Amino acid sequence: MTEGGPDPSPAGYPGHGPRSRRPLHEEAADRLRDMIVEGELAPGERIREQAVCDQLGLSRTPLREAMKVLAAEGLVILQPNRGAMVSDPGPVDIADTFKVIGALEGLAGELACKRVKENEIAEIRVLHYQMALHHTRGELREYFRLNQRIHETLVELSGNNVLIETHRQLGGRIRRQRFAANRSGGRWEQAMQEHEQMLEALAARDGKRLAEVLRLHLDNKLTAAERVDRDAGMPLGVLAD
Amino acid sequence: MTEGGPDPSPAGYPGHGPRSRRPLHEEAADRLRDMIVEGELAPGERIREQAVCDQLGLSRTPLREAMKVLAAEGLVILQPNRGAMVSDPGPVDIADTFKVIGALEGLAGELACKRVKENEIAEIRVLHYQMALHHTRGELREYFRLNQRIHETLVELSGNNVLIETHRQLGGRIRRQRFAANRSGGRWEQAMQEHEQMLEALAARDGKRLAEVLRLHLDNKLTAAERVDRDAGMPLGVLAD
DNA sequence: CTCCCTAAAATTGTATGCAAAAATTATGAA
DNA sequence: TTCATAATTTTTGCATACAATTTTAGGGAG
Repeated sequence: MTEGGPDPSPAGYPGHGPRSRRPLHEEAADRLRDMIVEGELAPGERIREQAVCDQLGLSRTPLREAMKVLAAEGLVILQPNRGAMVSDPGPVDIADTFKVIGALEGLAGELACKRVKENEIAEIRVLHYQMALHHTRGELREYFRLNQRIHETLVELSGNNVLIETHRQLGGRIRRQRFAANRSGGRWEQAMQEHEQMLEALAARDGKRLAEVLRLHLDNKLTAAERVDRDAGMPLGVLAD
Repeated sequence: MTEGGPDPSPAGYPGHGPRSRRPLHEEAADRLRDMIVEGELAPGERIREQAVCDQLGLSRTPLREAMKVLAAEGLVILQPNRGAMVSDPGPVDIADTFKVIGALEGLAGELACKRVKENEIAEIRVLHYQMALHHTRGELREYFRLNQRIHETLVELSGNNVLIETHRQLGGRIRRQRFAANRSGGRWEQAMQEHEQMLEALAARDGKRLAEVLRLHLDNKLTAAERVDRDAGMPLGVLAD
């Protein structure tokens, strides 16, 4: 076992050469998540094991194991004897997911206010103003990235690992819609205001208020997305946070 | 492929005989869940694949796939090159889980009140009075079973599948503690009162109130368990709902 | 007795093979 | 041309084999 040797190919290596410490099924799961989120594997699409194995350069066993992981996360649906299919959540599933994420972020807001430190509030503030700067410049993609980061950081501030993990997984289910359509639904101004309110509540360590704003914020995001869907016949996925 | 023939052994069959429609990895995952919940596989215990395969009568491949499912649910922890270990949540993990379940049940309560029908309220009422009867008789095990059923039914009444699924998975993480210690922590009377309040709020379709009671109920359950833990040096798991 | 080292045994991660099921293509009849 | 059926190909689920890693057991030294 060569300890210091460079790993020539982390995700795929010929025969039985040196292996990285991380199991292949985890690598495969990560790769597949990316492929799903970035649309390389489309909603409803059948995932053909051998094709993906060829692409990723690994055998079917770790890939099948990775599929079980992704199925547990709700990103793929396993159909016995037919293989896996990229899940294609309809409006109801997406709405359900938003509702649950709203409740989780509400709880995160409460817990965060009980334990947040000044430097952590400052960190959120920096993210917030970076996001606002992108807003003034009309840079939606960067705005969006910072926006996501703020939500994630708020949940992390809860200090509740089960909450962080659950939020991460559920977030993964709707990440595809967010990524695929970086387009404003006409809600950008309202979202900015809501984020202002979030920052104020956090700075004041007003847990109840922050929870309320977060839940409302998620509800409004869903409502706006549903409206865009209805008005434009577009798939529910055009979101502005 | 014999269509009508009886399946001689659903979970295990010799060679490549007829097979049931349900994949083996799912059967294996169910069996393992039971083994973990019922203590046959103890917290912290290493799960030796071949031993379990011998016991369940199947090969390692579906078992490994089942392990990935259980790891995603948090019931086992995968350690590269060392295999899987039954997860052993400490007091912090358990508390975190209760917190999140409380938020989920709170949301379920709100959603349920928006859509519940009279016959569904009647169903909960039946469960409630059955539970109360067991309470008067001091039959903790039966009381406990009905109690769980009420919580599950309330979440189902939300009509939110993501919520139902998330609640089910998180519930599975602490089910072991509940099952392992059917013992009152001195909270039985209080729990009964809280359940009365739940039923009243549901019957009145007072979503806010029901959410409040449910969250408080989960908090009180956790607090009581923590107190028992501290007072008696017992593991956090002695719960009365 | 304890600790360390070595060898053997056990276990794990992955690749491959095989049977069954599903999907696709080809053929024949109306 | 369309439709149904048969044949062929592809894909999936699972078992098994093999290499790598970890664990266990035994012996020797202090």
